[in-house]
Amino acid sequence: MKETTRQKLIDATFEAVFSHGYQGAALADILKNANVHKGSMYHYFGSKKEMALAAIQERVSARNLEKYGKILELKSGYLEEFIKTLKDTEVRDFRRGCPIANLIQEMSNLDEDFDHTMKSIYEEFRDYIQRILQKAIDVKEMKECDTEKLALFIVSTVEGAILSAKASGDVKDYEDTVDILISMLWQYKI
Amino acid sequence: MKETTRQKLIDATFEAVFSHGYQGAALADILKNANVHKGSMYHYFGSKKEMALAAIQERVSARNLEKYGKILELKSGYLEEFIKTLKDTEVRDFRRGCPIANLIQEMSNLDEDFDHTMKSIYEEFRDYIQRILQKAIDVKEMKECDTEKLALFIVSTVEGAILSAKASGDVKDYEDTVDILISMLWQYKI
DNA sequence: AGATAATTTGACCGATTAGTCAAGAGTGTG
DNA sequence: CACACTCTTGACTAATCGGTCAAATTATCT
Repeated sequence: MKETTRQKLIDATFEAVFSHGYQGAALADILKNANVHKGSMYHYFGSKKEMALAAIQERVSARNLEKYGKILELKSGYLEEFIKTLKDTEVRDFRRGCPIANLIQEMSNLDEDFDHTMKSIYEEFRDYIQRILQKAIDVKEMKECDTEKLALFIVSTVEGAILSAKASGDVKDYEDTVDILISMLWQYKI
Repeated sequence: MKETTRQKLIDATFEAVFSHGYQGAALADILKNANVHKGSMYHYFGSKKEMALAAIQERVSARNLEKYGKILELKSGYLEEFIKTLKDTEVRDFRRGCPIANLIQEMSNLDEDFDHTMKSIYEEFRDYIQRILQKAIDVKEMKECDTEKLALFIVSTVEGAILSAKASGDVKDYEDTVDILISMLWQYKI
């Protein structure tokens, strides 16, 4: 039962921050949703910020591992599998956008701790993709290329695609953007 | 002198919202920076929201017109000139990111008025680029293509590139991303 | 069981939030 | 000069913010 309270807080915090941003996420609201009292929360976390950073860190890392870690464990078909995840719109919430991008936009220029945390998360994301590309090259499924720059380009475009879909309210904008990106990636296919 | 107070408010509001987000922008702070008293502000605007929307609307439209409107007035060299603006990192503030993207991320899923306003601004941005591409095609500087989708792709990638640079704190990430985008655009060059 | 530690409860705090309002100053017109 | 209108001043409000804390409860260990 010890982990339950903390986990309820982590989950409620992630949801609130994802929906309203860090500054817009009210502590009272998080506590109400988590069904945890204020003093209890301050037993587990030193501050709202500390809790929010933990929530983002833990939730995103878990998801990245689940999503991209699995691809890295494959023996072949890296590129196809990666492209499949790009096309998968089911797991995304285009109304709220990307939790990482949202927080970078909101907090990176305001708070050093957020800046540092989000930087490392964004790097992790980029690194996963670079390693997938390198694997594809290693097994001769893909032409040699500058994987670092290509990974950066992919991350940028995907984040931009999510933004476009959020702006227009139309998932098709994500799909159209990603389709062009994919057709570009196909040129590297062997 | 009548316009001065309003304009001081618009400018201070834009700066504050660009720096701290809409929710994070304190009215007291804006008023202090604009050197305007609270009651005076409520003479010009009905609310903080109304003022913020006006600030974004007016400032961004003015900038878009200055930046892309000029290109549309050219007789030739549309693509080259557009690519030149993509490469121009001087006018951008990578620490704060893109004011439009920031507000979309923060507010589109929270407030209908913001959603509506930001949607129309984002569309305006996209439309400028599409018209530039179409001009380039009209004067045979560029191959025929789906300008609507290409414009979407460009906007997405550029916004993503700005985000990447903000995340890493390194302008080079913007440059590298845009370089790949440009090399892609060059394939359309005649 | 009894002592000790971990956890929960909820009232309370000062600071800050956007917004209100009545009174006064400034300006232009008859 | 006087009336009317626009604009400015700054004190005030009610609500909400994140954070504190001491007492009560529950769990753990000897």
